[in-house]
Amino acid sequence: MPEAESSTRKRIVDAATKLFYAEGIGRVSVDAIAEKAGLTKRTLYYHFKSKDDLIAAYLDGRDQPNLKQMAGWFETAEGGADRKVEAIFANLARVARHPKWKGCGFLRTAAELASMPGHPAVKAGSRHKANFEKWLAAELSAHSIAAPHMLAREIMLLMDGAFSSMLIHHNPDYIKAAGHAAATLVRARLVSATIS
Amino acid sequence: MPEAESSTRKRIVDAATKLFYAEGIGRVSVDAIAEKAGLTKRTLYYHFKSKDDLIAAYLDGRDQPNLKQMAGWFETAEGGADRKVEAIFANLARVARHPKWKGCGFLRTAAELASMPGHPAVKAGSRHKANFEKWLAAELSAHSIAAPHMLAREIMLLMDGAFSSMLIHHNPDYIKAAGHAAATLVRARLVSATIS
DNA sequence: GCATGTATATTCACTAGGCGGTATACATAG
DNA sequence: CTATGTATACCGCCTAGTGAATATACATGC
Repeated sequence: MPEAESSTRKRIVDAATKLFYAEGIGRVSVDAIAEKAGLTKRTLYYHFKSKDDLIAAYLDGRDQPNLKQMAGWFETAEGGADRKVEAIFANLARVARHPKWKGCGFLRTAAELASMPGHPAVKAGSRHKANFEKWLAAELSAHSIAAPHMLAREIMLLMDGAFSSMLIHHNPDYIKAAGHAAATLVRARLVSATIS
Repeated sequence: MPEAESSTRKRIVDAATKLFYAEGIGRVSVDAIAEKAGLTKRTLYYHFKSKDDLIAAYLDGRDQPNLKQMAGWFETAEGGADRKVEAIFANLARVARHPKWKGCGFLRTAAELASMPGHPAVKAGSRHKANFEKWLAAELSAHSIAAPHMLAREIMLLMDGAFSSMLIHHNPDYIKAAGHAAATLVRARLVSATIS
């Protein structure tokens, strides 16, 4: 019954997503995921060949939803590209206040798996960050901003720094500072575009 | 024998430092640390009341050495503050190529312990990052740069972003891009200082 | 229409080993 | 004789992963 995707498989990934993000991959047992999904561990191992596979599926499933959230914040914001970029950080600072917020799942997983650089979950994270950078560069380019790829990378660096600083200090001011710096960088490129 | 600090205790922390940084705190057992230190687990538990205590001791012990390394890179570099800041990133990009490099231990620990925000090791990381920010602001101030605290924070955000991006992409170009952006931000403040 | 075969999907019970932490004993030094 | 430090051996629990049986669905042969 290849009905789009086995609903059992989806239930497992959904349960894994909640637990892995909330607790970290090393602190969540396969038993706990099976229980949360309402089935036995043996069934889980019928759909995934190992825990590592499930970790990778968790991150692969977060790529598009995360990008869509960023894009939504960007598009909804009023004003020029600088205001739109700053809006992403402002929304990030808002949601990061929620007690369930635990940083960027991609970065946290890469940190946990630092001793396994070829792990499929780390690769999934690398792809996601590259997708974000690419999407942002395209948006900046559409707003007639100079050197959009370089600028997109700088903004992404500020954003990952904001994720990390928020996680270690638990203070949204760091995210706002990153947003302010990002907006300044955008305006600087706007100027040079106007000059040329 | 209170000889400065019990050499046994130091041996334990040294072993823990190597293993925690190389593998991540969740992947290292207390047994493994005891074996690496050349003693039994019971002796380890005589000196530390829990694994969590040992994790905190590991990060507390990295604060000053890490700061000294950054300061050394900054002071050794020739040129103005912009070149000195960029030199920190250039050195970071260099050491990050080494296969034993596994990112920033403070950030990785905060990522692993995201579900325990009050953990003493996370607090140790917060203190270290604050110390770095403070040191850098003082250096920038000594170089007659405007708004040194804000700038120091922006540079720290770029640095934490560089740590994270390097960990997920394994490509030092991200660290260099962060260094370039940081140097640009420094030069922008130099200009406004000259104007006023 | 009904038996049979086969692939998918699921459960219960289990293994072998690793985990953080501890009870107890023994050595050594002041 | 007491405090500090170290060792052997152990506990109860949790871990990722598995073997064997079972249930369901659906196609085929007759």
